[in-house]
Amino acid sequence: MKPLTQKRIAELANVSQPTVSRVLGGDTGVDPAARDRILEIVKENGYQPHAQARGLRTQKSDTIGLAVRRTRKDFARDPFYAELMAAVMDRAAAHGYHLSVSASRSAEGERLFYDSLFISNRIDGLIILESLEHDERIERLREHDFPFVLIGRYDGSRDVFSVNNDNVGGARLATRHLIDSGRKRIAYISGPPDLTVSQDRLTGYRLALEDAGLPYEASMVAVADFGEQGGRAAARRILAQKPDAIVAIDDLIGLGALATLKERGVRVPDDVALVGFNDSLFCPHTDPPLTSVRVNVNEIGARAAEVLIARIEDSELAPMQILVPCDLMVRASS
Amino acid sequence: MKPLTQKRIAELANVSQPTVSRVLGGDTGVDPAARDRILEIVKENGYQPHAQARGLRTQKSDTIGLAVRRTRKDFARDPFYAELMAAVMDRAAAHGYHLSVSASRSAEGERLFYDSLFISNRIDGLIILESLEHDERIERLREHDFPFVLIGRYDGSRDVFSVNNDNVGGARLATRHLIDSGRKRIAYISGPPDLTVSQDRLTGYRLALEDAGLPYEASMVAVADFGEQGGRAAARRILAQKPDAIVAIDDLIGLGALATLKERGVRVPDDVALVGFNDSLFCPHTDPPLTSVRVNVNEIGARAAEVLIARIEDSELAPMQILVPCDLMVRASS
DNA sequence: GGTGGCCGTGAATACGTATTCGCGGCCGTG
DNA sequence: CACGGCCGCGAATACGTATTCACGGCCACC
Repeated sequence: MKPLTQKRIAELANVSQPTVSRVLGGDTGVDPAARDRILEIVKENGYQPHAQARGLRTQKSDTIGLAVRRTRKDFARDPFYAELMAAVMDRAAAHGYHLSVSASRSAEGERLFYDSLFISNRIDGLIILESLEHDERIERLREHDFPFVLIGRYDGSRDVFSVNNDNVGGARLATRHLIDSGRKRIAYISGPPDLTVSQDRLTGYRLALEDAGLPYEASMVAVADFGEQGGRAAARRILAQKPDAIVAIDDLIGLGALATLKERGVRVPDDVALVGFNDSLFCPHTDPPLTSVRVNVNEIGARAAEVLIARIEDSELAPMQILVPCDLMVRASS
Repeated sequence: MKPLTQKRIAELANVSQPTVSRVLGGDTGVDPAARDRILEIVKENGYQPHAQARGLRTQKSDTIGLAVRRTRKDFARDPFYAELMAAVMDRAAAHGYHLSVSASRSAEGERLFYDSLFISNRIDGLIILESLEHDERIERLREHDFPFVLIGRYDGSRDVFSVNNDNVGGARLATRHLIDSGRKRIAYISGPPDLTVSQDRLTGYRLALEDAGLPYEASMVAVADFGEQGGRAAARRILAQKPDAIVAIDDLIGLGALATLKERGVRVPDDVALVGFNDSLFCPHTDPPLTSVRVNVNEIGARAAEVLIARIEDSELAPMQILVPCDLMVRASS
């Protein structure tokens, strides 16, 4: 059983192949009788255009790519990727695009991702997760004027499409929430200061203090290594400043802080309120449940897909940098 | 900057386009001098074949599809999908295939999945997750002799490729483990009896008893609704039989049983040992940590990809039904 | 030295679609 | 009635690759 082609339909309907193409393309200016015959045949036999033939002609693939620069193991472990992918898939489908994914950190995988997708017309555009800071491949994408969107890259260059979590706003939101509930001495546990995430969230903390007319004191900021142990150590140091609230840059760090507070007999939230960041899975199950800033992964993915497709369909579209606001998940710890 | 084509290379190397194609295709029988010139140009300018043009000619896409019949929300929530996808991606990449994914439960999405992927030569084969019992679309795939593999479908038809978790073996493994550690009165909490999963796991339980020469008693089996509440209720009933161990068909049900045991002052594992199924994320964090049967998601995905590709590349390959064995994650509850 | 065979190569073609071009017929107008 | 313009449609072509076919040249063998 060979697939039904326009040529075959044309024979059946006693017209030429271009006429079939015109009817299927919604072109006007075709004899209604012929049009009906064609549509009838199509309906009867279920014609599907040959995607590759069409793509060859139109130089499109109606497919977007999602490239994750991660081990496939990381990919499987972190729910972030699944949620993001689901969102991208959703918006892509809504616009009639397919989704092709590729995760790899190996050199070979990278080559495959780049060569095989980019030039070969397999995809019309690409969403790139967690690219490196100075990435030669991205430079080449730009040189070739190939549509792409970066997610999770913080260098803030203005001539590239990007979608990012609003870390400044998130930390600001958390801090304001504490201020609004009457806290006065709000401490902050930061992460490694060379990371843009750390800097942005710290900025958000400062801005929230400014908003409320509260003083920013460097002594109220502790720097922690990532992980629970880092949180414990930082909390021990910051407790000397007698805070009545703590914002942690990350839930795991917050978890460590929580443990230390409990050890010291500090009541949460009565004596010290605590807020984390990322709304990790364990947050509802800590004791007390940890208030946390939720990254809007779904919207990040959706926006990335939307803007990528917009760029594909309008090559003149100017690059935009999109920030997606966070939500605050208020729980018992604050 | 127009893309480099074989035609262009041919001009640069003073040969004809077919010769370029021969060199790139690894064909022997080309003048070494010409071959070298061509390879030099390719190396210099980075030629990439136009995937659609090649596909049009070869009737291949070097892409496999993964179709999940789930809401995209479910998709994002359940780590199963991400892990499976990672495995499929890995094996696909190893064989030079790309991966195109599509998740949807809506009618429109289904149509897209089917029409747009299947006939249109966008993919060479398809992995289908959790198809319906009698699925017209799958019938059509079969009629058209289109390569596909089912995951998570238990009707056991012998003329279709399928990869499944070995539920019989998993339950047998869990039960044998309890027997080996000296338990004599082993109870079983089952799920809805119309599900094949329930039937298979119950079979595994019975087989393990037989293996050990222990009697199977219907009174030692309780049927539970899924979920923690179901587990609690079933555990209350089964405790009347004075078991010294319980196999639960599912971790959530096991979690419910655990709660009930603790309420009743039954010590776990001293008085009653407990084993769950699925190795859910929370298993290491229950009190005591719950021993559980781990479904080998990674291998299920890998096997599915491998067998699909084998089928794509050998249309004569006879359908196979693959069962992937489970692992037992022994923790303190047993 | 003539003929048969082999080897390297270019010309031609096919894959299925979308689009350009031009032709023939019809209608309307002067 | 003649002519110009428009409309519907088929012929031709392009997209880039892989493959078939046939041809010319060379060598070997009789």
